[in-house]
Amino acid sequence: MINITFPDNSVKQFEAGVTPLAIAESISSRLAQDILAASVNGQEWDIARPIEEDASIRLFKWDDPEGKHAFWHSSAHLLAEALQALYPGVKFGIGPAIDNGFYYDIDPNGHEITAAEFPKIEKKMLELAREKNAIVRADISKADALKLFGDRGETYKCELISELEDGHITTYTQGAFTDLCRGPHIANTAPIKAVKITSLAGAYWRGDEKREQLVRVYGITFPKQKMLDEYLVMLEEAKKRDHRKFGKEMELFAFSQNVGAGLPLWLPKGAALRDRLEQFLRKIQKRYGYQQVITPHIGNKMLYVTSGHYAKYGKDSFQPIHTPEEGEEYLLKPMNCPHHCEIFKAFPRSYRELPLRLAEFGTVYRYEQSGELHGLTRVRGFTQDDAHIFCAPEQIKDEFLKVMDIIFYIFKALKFDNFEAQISLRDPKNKEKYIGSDENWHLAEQAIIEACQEKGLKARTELGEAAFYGPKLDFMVKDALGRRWQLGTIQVDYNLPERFGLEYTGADNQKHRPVMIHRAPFGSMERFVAVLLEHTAGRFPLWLAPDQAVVLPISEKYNDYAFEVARQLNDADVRAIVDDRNEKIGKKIRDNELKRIPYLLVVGEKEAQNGEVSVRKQGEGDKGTVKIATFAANLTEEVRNLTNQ
RNA sequence: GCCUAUGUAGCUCAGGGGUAGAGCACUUCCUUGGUAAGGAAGAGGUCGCGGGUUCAAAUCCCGCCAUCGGCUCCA
Repeated sequence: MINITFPDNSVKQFEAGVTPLAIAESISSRLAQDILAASVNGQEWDIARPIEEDASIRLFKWDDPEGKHAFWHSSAHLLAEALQALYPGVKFGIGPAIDNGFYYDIDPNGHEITAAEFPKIEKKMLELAREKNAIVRADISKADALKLFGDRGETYKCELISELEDGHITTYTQGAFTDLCRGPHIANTAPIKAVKITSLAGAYWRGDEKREQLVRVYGITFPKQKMLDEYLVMLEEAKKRDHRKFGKEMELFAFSQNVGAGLPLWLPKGAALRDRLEQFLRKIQKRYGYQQVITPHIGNKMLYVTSGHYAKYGKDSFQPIHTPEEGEEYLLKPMNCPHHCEIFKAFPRSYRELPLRLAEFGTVYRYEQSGELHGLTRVRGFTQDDAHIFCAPEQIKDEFLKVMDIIFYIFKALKFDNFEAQISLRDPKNKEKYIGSDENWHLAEQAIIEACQEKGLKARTELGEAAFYGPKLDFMVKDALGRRWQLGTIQVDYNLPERFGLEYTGADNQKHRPVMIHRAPFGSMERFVAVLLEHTAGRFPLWLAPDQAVVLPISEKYNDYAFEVARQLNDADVRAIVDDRNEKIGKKIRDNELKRIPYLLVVGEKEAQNGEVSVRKQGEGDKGTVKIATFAANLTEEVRNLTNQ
């Protein structure tokens, strides 16, 4: 007999060799039906795999991420089984579960697989699932594995096996399909009731662009058809929240082939929106002791040779601008830091000036690969809400904490309440990718980790995600659909002060090297606006909305009054427009509700006589009638409450 | 940069070797209205760009550009 410990610390005895499935059955047959995966002593475990010794156990159902993961991982195997049946000779790469489903990378080996084939593949998968084949785990020696997959011409699998340690290789088989796999899997294919192949994409073998490109088949499965239907509806909703759609509809930004790919054009309403965001940030930064600076859009090539950026990115960037002067070259600035370093160097600096915080809404240009461009979130010309803090090493943590305060303030004002933080450290196994000394890297990494601890910020730590010049702390915001976007960033840099030979005179009358902190709470104006649009589904908070109110005259007879209302509101700093189209009031309300204008002000005979407006709040309906000045005052108050919390 | 797909009116999209289509938006007229679509008429396109095949190309072929979804990258 062995002792099995449950998550509530209760202990039950079972025969050695008992499976998680049998344990679930001993609790209830319903639970046995629902469980998809298990963990045994913290290790992922198939529900049909025997447990031989005392263990603590957890059972996972669909609602647990581990349960979905096993379900989708098994679905990937089912997809492979279907592909093998439909397209004999295809070779398999890897096929993992992902956040929303699974994929399998395949070498089609001459077969043409297109989106038109999806229904055929789905049908085959369901057909195979209905065979209810058990998914069987087997331990296999390295030699046997190489032979098994070698005989089938599975060159990619053989490559994977050759890198594995003998004695730790397992396969999983269902029906006619055997895959090299660590598991865990669901017990059999029966629970897979609804299947959707979602897309095809090219993907490099092992993520290496120098190697073969395989076809990646994406799919998702569910235990119930209804869940798939709901998922597809959710996808449609996601499309409706696309910031590119809002950009057009709300006349915020546009792109032109004639200007160039990835070079956004900010339209009047978009530019005004951006300006409001800048003013908002300027105001907080002033409070935190920042000073605004302005630097040119280009800089001498030598500036970037000094910073090290030219050596690392020069080849793949916009190429230097030449002048009539022989050998003179300028670069479009890819970042603002070198310019700010030169501002630091413009005077001899004293420790009394530190921390020196230089802020700039700095427009930079980076030649992003053509395939990477995406709406406003990935562009080739963008404006960072940049600042560089020059400080003494002992001031780092304190400055770091202050920047975090600014970021939290912004997120709160914009109701980004479920953000995540990520500490990006360098990959200790790949040090040549980074510039700077070991000692400096260690100091900088410690400063970030300690600052997060002090703020009680739960941050995920990722090795190998650091910038080449220093570690960083990034903030990701999830939109309503759970997609993750990186916005704010704080980065410690010991490297540029070194390269630029920055120094200040300390209290000891000796020269000292300052430390630099790069930070951008929005990240960039472009990406921030994009994420804000998707986060709010185009319904900006009142203080940001391009038009805060629209006046709707009941008929053309009241157009004059409507324009008078708008004039008075604009005089009171309320952004108001008039819809004077010759349409019925119902039509005007519908159209302006769809334009997401926060307040609709209906005016007719009654209002015109009394100097009033009938207020209708977007999405909430009629709010009654008030004097024009009262409406303006209420709105101003509402804005104040939103931005000064 | 690589793989897949797409590009037709301001927007959403249909069509397809022989005179360019719809709905919404827009303009004008009728209507002058009270909280989510009143009616009629009109205007609007070198079918992404450049080559080729053809008596004839928006349609077929080739190249380029842009864009969707991925991969890789992301100072």
